[in-house]
Amino acid sequence: MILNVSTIMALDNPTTRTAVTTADKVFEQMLYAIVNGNIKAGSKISEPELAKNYQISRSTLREALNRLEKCHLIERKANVGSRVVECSIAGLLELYIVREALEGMACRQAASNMTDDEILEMKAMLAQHANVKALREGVAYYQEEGDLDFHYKVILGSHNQQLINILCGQLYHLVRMYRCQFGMNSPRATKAFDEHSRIIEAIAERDGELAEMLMRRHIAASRKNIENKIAQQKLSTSTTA
Amino acid sequence: MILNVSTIMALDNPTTRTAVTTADKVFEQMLYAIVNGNIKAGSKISEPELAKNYQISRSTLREALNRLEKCHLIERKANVGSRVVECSIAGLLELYIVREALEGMACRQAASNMTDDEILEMKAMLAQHANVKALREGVAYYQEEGDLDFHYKVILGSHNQQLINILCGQLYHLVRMYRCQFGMNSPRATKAFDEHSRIIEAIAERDGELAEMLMRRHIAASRKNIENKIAQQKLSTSTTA
DNA sequence: TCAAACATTATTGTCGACAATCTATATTGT
DNA sequence: ACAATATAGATTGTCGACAATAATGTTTGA
Repeated sequence: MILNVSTIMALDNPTTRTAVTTADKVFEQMLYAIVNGNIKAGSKISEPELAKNYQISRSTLREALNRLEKCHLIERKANVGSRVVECSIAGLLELYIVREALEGMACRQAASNMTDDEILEMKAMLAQHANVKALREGVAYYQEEGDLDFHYKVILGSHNQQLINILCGQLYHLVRMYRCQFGMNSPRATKAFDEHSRIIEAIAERDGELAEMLMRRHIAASRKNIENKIAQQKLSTSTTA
Repeated sequence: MILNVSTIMALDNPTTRTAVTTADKVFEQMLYAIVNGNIKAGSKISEPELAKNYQISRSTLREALNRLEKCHLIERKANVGSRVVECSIAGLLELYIVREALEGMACRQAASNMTDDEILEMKAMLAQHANVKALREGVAYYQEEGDLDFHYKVILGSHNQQLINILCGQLYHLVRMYRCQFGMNSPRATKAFDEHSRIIEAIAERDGELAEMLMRRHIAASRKNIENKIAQQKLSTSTTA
């Protein structure tokens, strides 16, 4: 399996220390497998079977399952077992609502708390994205990577440990899972780039109120884009049927 | 130990099923102990010692510790051990920032998604708080309970499972811990009551935008109140010293 | 006397086995 | 034939012991 930039980035952040224990390694492997759909969404998890597959004890596997549960990637019921979470449209929209609130606030905090160096770094990153974009116009792949990179930097820039933990430590794995499951290749690539630019501008000008508003609109636009897509799909299927 | 309304409420919500397994029970006991300060903040957790105290195996204890970690009440380092989280002023303010974002959004969603029955229920609850308030003017205790009740109802009213999980399942235990540790007996009791009334009004009128704004101001006011207190304390200590 | 390397101790991570609980099939009675 | 019960199977929760890692104290050398 080839690990692209985003998957590596998602793990190589301050909230995630490098895996030292075997439970950590198994956790990461299962994380990839679930996010990429190798372990299907909604499927039941058999502890004895998986323990055999990874050649570890059930105790160690359960330790890994506990971490997956912390990321909201699996759900456990007492005396029944674990299931991989389902990826429903409703769940996706709920996730966008949470992101709009949290990342909006993170953006406001970033405008206050980011160092000048961090802001310069973000500007450099954006310029690099612009180059990549010019090279591969229309190919959304790199833009997607860039999108995740961008959001990550903003969140870290908030310097709010609670925000960082919730967003980077837990929710973003779910976000990536949804992106893979629904195969979203951002048709908003060019628009998103412009929106990113304006957000960084607001942060650079230390205008927290504006920065929050722009970030919320940025995420809300993505959500509405999805809602429209869904509405169109429903429309087309109902007319063809 | 007497369990007051808020502690019971905090556990008896849709996100927390009744404890069936022994690990669940130990988790709840430790939860109370940490929140109430019986297990001191910042203290190291000895697995063998605690296992002996609760008369359970280390495996079971570790299961309980995993749940505590999910609530951000303890922190684990590989091959080192677990520590109860420290309650710093900075951490408290960070928590308020997160709450402002999430509960604000929950309030907006509640304005859209609450049923008419739920709204009536909230109004009834508020009326009851008004009675209690009249009976015990100046005694902040019941108002505090009412405050938690109120916020809980709003969050559940959002009908957003992600929001409910994060706020009710994880963050609120931390909130309660901070309240106990810093002994906050809400000097804003009467003000808070009026703010609650206006928020419910906005929800009843299905005005999500206003509801979010009011909730954010409500929480931000609490935060600033604390910031002022801290500032005064610093001032007084610096002048007396 | 101090610093560094070593040895010892204690704690955490991992393992395999047993007990308690749930699920599914088969049986029995109406 | 259908429903309810009972039984068999599998799965999860819990336990105690061992291995690996970190922290402590001791010894040795300069």
